[in-house]
Amino acid sequence: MDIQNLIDNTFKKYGLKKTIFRKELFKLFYDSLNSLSAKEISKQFSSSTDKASIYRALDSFEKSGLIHQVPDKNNLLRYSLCKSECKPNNHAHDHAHFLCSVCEETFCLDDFKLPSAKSHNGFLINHLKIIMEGTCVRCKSI
Amino acid sequence: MDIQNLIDNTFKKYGLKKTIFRKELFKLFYDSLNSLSAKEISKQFSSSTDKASIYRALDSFEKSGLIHQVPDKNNLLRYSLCKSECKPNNHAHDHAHFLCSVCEETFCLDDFKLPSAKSHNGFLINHLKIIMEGTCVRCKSI
DNA sequence: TTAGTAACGCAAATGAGTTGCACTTATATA
DNA sequence: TATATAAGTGCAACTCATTTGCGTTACTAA
Ligand SMILES: [Mn+2]
Ligand SMILES: [Mn+2]
Ligand SMILES: [Zn+2]
Ligand SMILES: [Zn+2]
Repeated sequence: MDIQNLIDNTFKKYGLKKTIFRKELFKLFYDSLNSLSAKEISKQFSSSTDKASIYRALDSFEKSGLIHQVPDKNNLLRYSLCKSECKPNNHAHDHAHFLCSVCEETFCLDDFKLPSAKSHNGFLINHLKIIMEGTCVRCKSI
Repeated sequence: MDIQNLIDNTFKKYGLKKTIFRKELFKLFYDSLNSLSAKEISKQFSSSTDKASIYRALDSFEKSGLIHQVPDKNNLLRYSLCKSECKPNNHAHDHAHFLCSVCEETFCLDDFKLPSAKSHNGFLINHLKIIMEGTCVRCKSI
């Protein structure tokens, strides 16, 4: 599915209007190898673009299954594009996330297998997250 | 090592003064099965205890290896007592954390084994965290 | 006992994220 | 193509966790 179809299909499906800002925002994620925070997004738009609009757009994108929250060094809200297996209101992520301590970026490691335990010592596990910290490929080879 | 020795040794080692508040705060963690946030701590003390003091105490306790940060549902700062394997400025945690979606508390699962991968697809892994979400033992049996 | 400094209390600041509201614009359909 | 509806926008004000500055207090070590 190419970017235009993805926007058309999903935006229509969820009653999201294809505004200039939201289309640009989606492209930002689409073209970005790593994740984005509200502040980083803000820098990519003119100063008249309000942070409230950014936060609201991120929120609806997430609910629509276009982007998913990823961990951030400083506990900020941070998002990455979802792969096709993600359904709206039902993100089907089973990948680990990697925080690079050099460039401070967050990467989705789409093929890192998560443990599949369903319970442990009486604790019932619904969902499991793995967050790794270290040096990313790019920074390693610099 | 009992609580008095632990306080004496560690506080002395790091030039931490044994003030009434800090001794009480440490006991709070010592007696607590689960984790504590600044707000929860605040409720346990008289209103004259300032939140700045709480945050500063938590910070030095963490630096001294007495407590460690644990994940929180709402991205708040939240801490748990460290077990003896923890060194100051060098927390040696190798356990998973569990967030109960019923009681919203965070638990340390000290014996949940973490994957030991040192690298993945060229990413060098220094440290790995596992955060699980579900229903805790206590809430399950209610 | 006393000097030195960690810790304290209070108040003000910071900064991410949220909310209310009036205005604008995309979309659907007549 | 005109119009109605509802989603999205911009702005300002707000919330709330955490931080910081500063003058005072109280441990600790000598
Ligand atoms: Mn991801
Ligand atoms: Mn723990
Ligand atoms: Zn990097
Ligand atoms: Zn529970």
